[in-house]
Amino acid sequence: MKSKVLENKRMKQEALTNSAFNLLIQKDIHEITISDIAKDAGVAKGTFYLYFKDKYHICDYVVQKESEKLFLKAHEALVASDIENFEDRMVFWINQVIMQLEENPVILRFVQKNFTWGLFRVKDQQYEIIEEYNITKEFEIEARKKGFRYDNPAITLYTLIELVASTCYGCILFSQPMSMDDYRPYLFEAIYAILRAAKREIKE
Amino acid sequence: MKSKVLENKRMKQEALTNSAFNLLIQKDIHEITISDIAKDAGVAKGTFYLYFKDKYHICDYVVQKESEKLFLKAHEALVASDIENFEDRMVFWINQVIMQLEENPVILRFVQKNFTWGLFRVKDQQYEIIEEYNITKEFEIEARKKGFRYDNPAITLYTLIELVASTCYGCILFSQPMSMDDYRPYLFEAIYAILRAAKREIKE
Amino acid sequence: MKSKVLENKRMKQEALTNSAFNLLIQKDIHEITISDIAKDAGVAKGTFYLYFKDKYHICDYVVQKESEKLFLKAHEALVASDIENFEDRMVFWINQVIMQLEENPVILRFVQKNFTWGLFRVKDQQYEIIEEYNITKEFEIEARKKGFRYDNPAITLYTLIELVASTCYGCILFSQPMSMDDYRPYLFEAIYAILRAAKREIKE
Amino acid sequence: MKSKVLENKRMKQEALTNSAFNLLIQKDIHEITISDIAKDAGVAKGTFYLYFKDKYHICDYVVQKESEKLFLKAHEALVASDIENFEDRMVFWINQVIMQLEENPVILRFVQKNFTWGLFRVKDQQYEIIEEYNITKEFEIEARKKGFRYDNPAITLYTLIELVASTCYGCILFSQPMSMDDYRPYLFEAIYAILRAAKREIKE
DNA sequence: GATGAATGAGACTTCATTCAT
DNA sequence: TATGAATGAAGTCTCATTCAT
Repeated sequence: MKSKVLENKRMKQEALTNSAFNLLIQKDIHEITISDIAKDAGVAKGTFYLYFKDKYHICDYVVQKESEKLFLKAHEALVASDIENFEDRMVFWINQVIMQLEENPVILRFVQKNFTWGLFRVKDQQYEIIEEYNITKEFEIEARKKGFRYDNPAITLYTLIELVASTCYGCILFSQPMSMDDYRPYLFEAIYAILRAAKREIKE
Repeated sequence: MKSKVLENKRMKQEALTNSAFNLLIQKDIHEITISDIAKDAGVAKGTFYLYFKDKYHICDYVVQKESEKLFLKAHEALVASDIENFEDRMVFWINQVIMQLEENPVILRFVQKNFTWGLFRVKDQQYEIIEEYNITKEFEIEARKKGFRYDNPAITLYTLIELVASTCYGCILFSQPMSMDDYRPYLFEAIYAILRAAKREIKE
Repeated sequence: MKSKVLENKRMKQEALTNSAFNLLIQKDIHEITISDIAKDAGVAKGTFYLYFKDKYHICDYVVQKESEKLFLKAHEALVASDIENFEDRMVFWINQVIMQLEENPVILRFVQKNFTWGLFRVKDQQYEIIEEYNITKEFEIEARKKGFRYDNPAITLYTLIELVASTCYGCILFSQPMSMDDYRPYLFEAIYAILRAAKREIKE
Repeated sequence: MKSKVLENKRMKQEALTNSAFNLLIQKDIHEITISDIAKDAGVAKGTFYLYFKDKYHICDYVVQKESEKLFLKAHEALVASDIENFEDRMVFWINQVIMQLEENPVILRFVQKNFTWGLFRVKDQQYEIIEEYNITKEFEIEARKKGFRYDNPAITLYTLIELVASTCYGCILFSQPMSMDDYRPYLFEAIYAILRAAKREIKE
């Protein structure tokens, strides 16, 4: 039957992806060989090429998947929460992200600059926010209720994510220039400030 | 005479450093070989090893030097300016950094996460701001004059730099998710917001 | 079928081994490169590393194999002979070894100090004579028949082999300080003397 | 004055020789670089070439010198001793050599096959015993006194030296196949046997 | 589809030797 | 004479990629 073959293929691919993830957690992509990945996945070297063009291909794939997973979890936590105030919701959401990074700091090691990739999606050569866990919708809704609007919420979100990812990298991974716990209050203060600054009164 | 030899040595080292810089501008360190650097510098491969342990060594050196140069230039521009308001001064300074990065976007390629290294210096296993072009002093002075103080200016500076470096990376290098010109107003708005949020009234 | 692949692998390994042997015959291991061996074997450089860790590995392998071959041949000749007297048997056996070395003096070049390795085998960090062509058994049997015993025959054998190998090296390879033919009578005289001295009467 | 310059040259050469010796004690010649030798001797690399053609040149020189020293010492000890019996004298002398090798086993590491070079000297493409510490003279004298003669004493000496050097190499350096202390009685027994076998009655 | 042996380009590195000072 | 910076040939070894089975 066909489905058995397809299932087998899917499993091979997943095994390769998992192996790539595990290895990326331990070392830089340039220290990882295709041999390593294949061996860890329990398949032959040649098999790798049936699924991925090269190691950069599989790594991009892994990064994308892991970031998405992370943002999805944060989104779910937000949905489950009953925080009312929008700015608090946003900070709660960001904190979910930070907490996941703290728990699993290894993601930071290879997500690096590409962190926002998990939140945005390339379409027509332009980034576009992934709808499923789009927090920017809340900007609009929240704003409207209170007689405000947010000026370009996607950009504000981008600003926040870059700030968080960038500072987490040093604070969580290396405690440099300070630990995440030490830095968190300052980070949150900055986030609140950015959010407030993006608010515009609706002129009528 | 000895000086001729020494002069020659200095020139070789400089040639190597320049070549490394030029190559790092064009491609990732992992695509650069020591052969490339040596050839570009017009010296024999073996000569490279008289000056640097390996390519990571020379790259660290280059990154450190270039970042310092960049911050120094920004500092000099600030000194030469006659902007009065502190927040405007800070934004002017940051803009100087951004402009240099725009002019020479290649720095971003290899400075990456280590950008702040040019501004901070490791001492006793702790980062410490380099005095020569320390803008945080201004926080204190400005604040005092106006009956304010800034809560931990070094941390605020860190926040700002990370935000700038992180967003510039995508906007300048890849125009992703938008061009620097498009993003700049939003960035500055965020910067002003962060600065203002860090202000504290002095209680008497 | 698998066997074709395996057969091919065996052939590659043999080709490498033969090439290493042929080259070791001509020059010192330090003048031989892995490139040389691979080229001579008609395989790619990388293939070498599929079979051997480095050139010392393949050389050890060759030395071990060649010494074993040599002693095996000597043993077979002894078995085929009908010499009665034990001391004559021993000398016959040694002469077989010498004759092989004369025919193929190149073995001496790289067997050097490690000649006895072909006769002894490391077990539990101790040398132990290889059973298949163990001539020391004859010491015991011969002795018993005549009312004698040999004091520690393995050590006597060791003494003899070292003497033979050591002197053959100069006499055969360089005719220094004299040719093997000139030296042989003296060598045999010494061998007989050593054998006789190791004899002990069994006290009753 | 000239002598000062000459003295200086001699010192440089000696420094180089000593360094080569010290290094050869620690590692194989192929692991030693001319840089190592020059640095250890406290001279510039280029200076090395003013005194020796290459590292093999200096090593041959060192080996020759050290072996000669060793045999000279053994000879002096023999002269100072009052042992009467010739065979005992010979064994005493050999033991002197062994003892020196035990004390300074490193000599064995690089003397290897070339040990007898210290005892013999090439002349007209033939080895010839070095007169100064020629123990073979004693063969003749001793023999004559007792109504014997030794059949070609130089060859017997050669046999003995090769046997000793060869077995010491394994026993002293690696305690393989046994320690020198364990082996010594067997070695001496063999030596006595060889000596006795070389004795010939003078027929009249 | 899956395999893994084979490839060989090319990276890194060392070091004997030269030569300007 | 003495130096040591510079050289570059030559060696070791890795690894992405191919391809016969």
